[in-house]
Amino acid sequence: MTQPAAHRRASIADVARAAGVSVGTVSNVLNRPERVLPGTRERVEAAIDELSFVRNGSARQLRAGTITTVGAIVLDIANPFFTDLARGIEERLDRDDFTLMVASSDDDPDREQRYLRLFEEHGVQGVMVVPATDDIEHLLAVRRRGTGVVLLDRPSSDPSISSVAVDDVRGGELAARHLLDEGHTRIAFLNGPHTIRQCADRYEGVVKELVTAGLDPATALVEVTVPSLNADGGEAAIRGLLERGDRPTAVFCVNDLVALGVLRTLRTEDIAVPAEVAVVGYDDVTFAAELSTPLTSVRQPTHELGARAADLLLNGPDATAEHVMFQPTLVVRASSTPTPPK
Amino acid sequence: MTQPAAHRRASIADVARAAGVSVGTVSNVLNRPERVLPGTRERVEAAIDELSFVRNGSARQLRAGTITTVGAIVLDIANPFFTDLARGIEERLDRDDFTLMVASSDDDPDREQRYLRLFEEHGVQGVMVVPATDDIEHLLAVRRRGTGVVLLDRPSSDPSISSVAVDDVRGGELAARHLLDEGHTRIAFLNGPHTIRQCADRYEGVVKELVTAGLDPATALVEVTVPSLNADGGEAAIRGLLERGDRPTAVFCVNDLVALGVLRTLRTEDIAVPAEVAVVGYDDVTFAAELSTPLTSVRQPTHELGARAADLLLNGPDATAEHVMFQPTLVVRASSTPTPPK
DNA sequence: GCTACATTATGAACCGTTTCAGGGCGGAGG
DNA sequence: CCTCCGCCCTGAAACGGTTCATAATGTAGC
Repeated sequence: MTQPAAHRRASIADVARAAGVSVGTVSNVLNRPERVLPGTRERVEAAIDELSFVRNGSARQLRAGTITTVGAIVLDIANPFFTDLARGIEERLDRDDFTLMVASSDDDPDREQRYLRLFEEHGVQGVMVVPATDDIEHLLAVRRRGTGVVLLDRPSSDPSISSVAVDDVRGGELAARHLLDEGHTRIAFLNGPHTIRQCADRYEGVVKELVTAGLDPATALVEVTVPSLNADGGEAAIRGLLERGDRPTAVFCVNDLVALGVLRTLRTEDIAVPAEVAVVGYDDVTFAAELSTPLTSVRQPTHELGARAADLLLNGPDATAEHVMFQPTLVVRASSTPTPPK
Repeated sequence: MTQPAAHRRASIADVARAAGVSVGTVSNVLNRPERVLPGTRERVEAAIDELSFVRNGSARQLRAGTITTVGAIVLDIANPFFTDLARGIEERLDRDDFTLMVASSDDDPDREQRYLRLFEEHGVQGVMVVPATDDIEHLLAVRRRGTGVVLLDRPSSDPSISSVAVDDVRGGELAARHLLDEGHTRIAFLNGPHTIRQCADRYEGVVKELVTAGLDPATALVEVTVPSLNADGGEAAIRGLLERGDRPTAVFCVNDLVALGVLRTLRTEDIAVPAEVAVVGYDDVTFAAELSTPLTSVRQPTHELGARAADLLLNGPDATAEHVMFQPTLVVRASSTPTPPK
């Protein structure tokens, strides 16, 4: 076994030497085998095996310029909504033999930047981002430099950047409308920071609907910012609310994970749902219907969202930007009404 | 604005020209700013902004040889177990300023290979893999070529590859033991393909425990292979079982997503859980305790699993391989016993 | 004024591919 | 026998950074 020194990977030149051919020929075996005489090809292939040669992707890409990879940056990879989204993206990408790399920004603009840079420096075809802040200047910059950008789950405020979103104002309205219909006049909204557009929009929808119903948001609505957009965050928020003694009769949660934490806590505290407190979630994740109290939730076409985003990205950077907006629907279950539809 | 042609990104040479310095100086500004006179540095930085220059990661890496990124390949990114794992990895990685890229193999060995190659070609520091097959020859090859490899959620059959796993045989035993204790003598196991080691191990554990109890696995156990390891797969499998008319009194599911599908179906079919059919899941995902029938499940220390794996990988490729084995525990809830512990 | 040394900037070599103009050679056609 | 053509292969340029030996300049010490 004439392995090259353990610390250095074999290069195309090593292979060429071992096979007694030129580097150009090795490259041809790798990329256009039909142009190489079968005998030569076999010698080269033998050398490749012998040296366990692996192409250096960096060099390859440096020369070629581009790769068939796209990146996605989501807020929280542990949230089923975002992973469903990723699945939608992957499936579309597969059709064109593209690969997807997923990273999680954790609502942190710095992390978002870091991953964005990483993706851009490595020359991905494009990147899909659920932005952690309202400011998308940095994304515009990436776009200007020639990397495709699609905003995920968030309408674009800039015409040059494509976006695929669900109408979050409408989602807020649907939830609020439903709770008002059920007779609630004091609603808590366990929301994320307004720097996240989706949170701001849903809030806007809720307020809008309250006003339409003739209520004063200042008294009818209590907004609580959850420390983290997951079950533990939901638990912390609802506990804070209960301790303050001003228990609302309805809680609207910015996502189903938060709602899960709320349901868990209410059960521990022996507070009946929906009799004492009604709960509405957002995203309608897989398990929403199967919870101890089936959860009313705003459903988004998650899969289509991802697929459509991938579609736009693959259309190439020269295609005119498109802004796709899906509509959410409300799925009513037992957590918000004593008489759930069957 | 003297932008370079729209189709070509600015290179270090462009920046050098614009700033009236040499390429070496630009590189120094980028990497060792303290060695450059402030005045010069500012000129270079101005040129960088002006041309909106972004380093070419491929070129950088080609020269440097390595990057602070690690890859992870899991079976299903939509499964909370794997995303929790990813979170554990990320947190550990963050401490050393490494970044993580996640890809989903979908139980498909070809996809696993593809992503593995992608990661290797791009010179990641290492890669953590939940292998889709029992054969890990291809991983050994990667390891030999100098890229770190850690087996995730799966004990290593090779001493040279580190692994971090949970004792799946024991997990199977725990579940079976519990069901036997509850008086069941006819158990269905909705399992994944045995090519996935975890599935084979859990099966082994179940069989072992049945034998210990003096039962004949051939009659006491019905193994059903689910078409996909998620809720829909669980639904399909349980429906097949019900249609065949030989309803078992207990169902053990290879993961909680499958169990979710089973619970959903049983509820639709008005079959009482656990009275008519007991259900046990695996992974103890966040929502397991909050389901309409709280789910008994085998719990794994998911987070630690990921963190420990990252740990091993960061120890460098020269560290001797370690094989970490965690123990699972059984969390008993209402889905498997008429008298759940409170 | 001269040497010694520190500070800063230079430019060429190098990393490992892909690509492409061109060379050698054998066979077909005249 | 000569020319032309195709086929296979070669070798060098190019991609865009980093690094390093070296040059240029300024400063201190004697």
